[in-house]
Amino acid sequence: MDLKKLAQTLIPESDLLPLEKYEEMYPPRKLPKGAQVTRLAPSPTGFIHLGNLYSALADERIAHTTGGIFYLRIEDTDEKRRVEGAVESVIRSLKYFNVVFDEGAEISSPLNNYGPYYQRQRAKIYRAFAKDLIERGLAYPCFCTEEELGAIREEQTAEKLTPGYYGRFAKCRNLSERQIYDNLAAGKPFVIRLKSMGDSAVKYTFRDRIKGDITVTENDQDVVILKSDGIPTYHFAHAVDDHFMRTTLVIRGEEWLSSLPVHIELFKVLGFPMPAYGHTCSLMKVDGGVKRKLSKRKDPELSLDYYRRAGYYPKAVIKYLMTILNSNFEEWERKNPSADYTQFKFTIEKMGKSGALFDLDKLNDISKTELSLLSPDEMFDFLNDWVCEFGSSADREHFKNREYVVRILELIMGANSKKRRKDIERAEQGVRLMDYFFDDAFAPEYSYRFAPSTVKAVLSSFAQVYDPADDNQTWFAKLKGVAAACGFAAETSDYKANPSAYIGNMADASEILRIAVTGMPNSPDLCTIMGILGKQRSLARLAAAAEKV
RNA sequence: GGCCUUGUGGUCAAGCGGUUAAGACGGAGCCCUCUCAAGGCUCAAUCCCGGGUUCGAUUCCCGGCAGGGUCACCA
Repeated sequence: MDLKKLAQTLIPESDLLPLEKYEEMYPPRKLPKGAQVTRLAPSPTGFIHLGNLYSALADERIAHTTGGIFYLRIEDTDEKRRVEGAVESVIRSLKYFNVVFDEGAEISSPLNNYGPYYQRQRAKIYRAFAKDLIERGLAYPCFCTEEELGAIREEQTAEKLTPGYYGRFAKCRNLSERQIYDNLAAGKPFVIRLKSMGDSAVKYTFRDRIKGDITVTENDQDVVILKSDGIPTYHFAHAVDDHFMRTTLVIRGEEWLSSLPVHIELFKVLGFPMPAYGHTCSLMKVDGGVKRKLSKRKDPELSLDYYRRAGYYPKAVIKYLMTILNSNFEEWERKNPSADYTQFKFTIEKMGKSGALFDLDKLNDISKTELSLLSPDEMFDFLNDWVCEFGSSADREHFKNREYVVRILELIMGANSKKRRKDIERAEQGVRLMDYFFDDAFAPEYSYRFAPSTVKAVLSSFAQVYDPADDNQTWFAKLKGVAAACGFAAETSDYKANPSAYIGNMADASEILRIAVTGMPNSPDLCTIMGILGKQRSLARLAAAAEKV
């Protein structure tokens, strides 16, 4: 068979470059020793979730701690999946979490010498290499229809054989020259398949940088490398791109492990050296009592936008991810409390081998701690950003008074006391925590544990003695006086010694006042709250509460 | 189902032939305290099962079992 002619018929373009040209166009990168080139290669659906951030962070950390490059390549070979604005959305989402690219699609950088970074724009490169494989007898056209493929599959299932296009099932592999040209003349659509030389009985060990030594079986599948629209499949594009973009370390999900043999064979027939691989375990979640991997379709609540909307502090999300990515991160952090996470020596070898369950409690804890470290002014900026994007118009109105909000934050965060409070977990919840400081958002549902007459007595008596100029101790002493007059024990020891002699202790008396002022049984320091509200509004709330008892 | 892979408290996990089997989150309790938050202290809770190898296995080997992944002209 005249393979040269066949290749020319199948891939007739005249503007394909000679193969060596591509080596010249995309020379090996000049990087310091040990530098790793990693990449994120999403399909442009625009939807990225925590699991994507997780592996993107690993890529980014490894590239940037080794002095390498982290780039973005868009795998848009499947037209059906394309979503408008997806690429920008990916970049924006990741940037919010401080994961930034050095190079790639829609990234303006002088480093963009290995593009184009959209696979559809690289069609000629793939086709040039596919053509070469056909000429060398390592690839061939296949005219099988979906139905024929289905029939093969059924037969294989019935005989309990490995499904797929291989060996005696690879009908088109042995088509005569005549049959091929007849099919072509008849206008039958075709794909290009790899003519696999592998033997599925052969097994060997492959070193994965995360999983360690794994057993792989030689590929014997005649996989499709060029689809009927002339665009490559993932497998073929992966080999060509990661070679010419000079990727040194491919970090990808473990769902790719099973197609690794295909990739190994592809690199071999193309004559490309293989990059190192690290297959990450997926983030899991429990769903209906079953553990399963995070999915785009089923878990919209794990979308990165969800976390932005809920107002999670980006650094907290990153730190949480760091703790599961490299479990020694937390320990390192405790030893270096003032160091930034970027100073941590991230190592791929430390990455876990089994999938971690997503732990919201842990994220919340880290988030609270991170947030408690901010100054009230920084906290204001963080909350304000959230309010501007996701808050109500009332929230935005409240946040126009920066000075007032910062005073509230000083209290809520405990900025002026020796111990920081950790009340704010994320922006959305933090903003709601401050509602009672604004009259238009203050909608209390009073619920007291004491008789109306007692409540009224405490409230009105305290209103008479309240002076905003009092310091905390004086304020509390006055409350004690009022409480004692109403039948409460002014001293806890007295109450404990003889509980039946009193209607309650100071905690109970304070609660009456607290509910009246904040609408809630729990709050930070009441004296300060009243100070922030001011005398007039404080007294108005006491009066309103006494009224409604 | 075949193939690959994983299996230490509820969760994330150190440890990798001899340990009182770290730590963190969560849970329980105590202290502090005007409540809450924070903080301090204490407690409960783990080596999937069965065989080997060995003086000795959580650690090594084999077999089960359980979980996960994958078997497309999707990535």
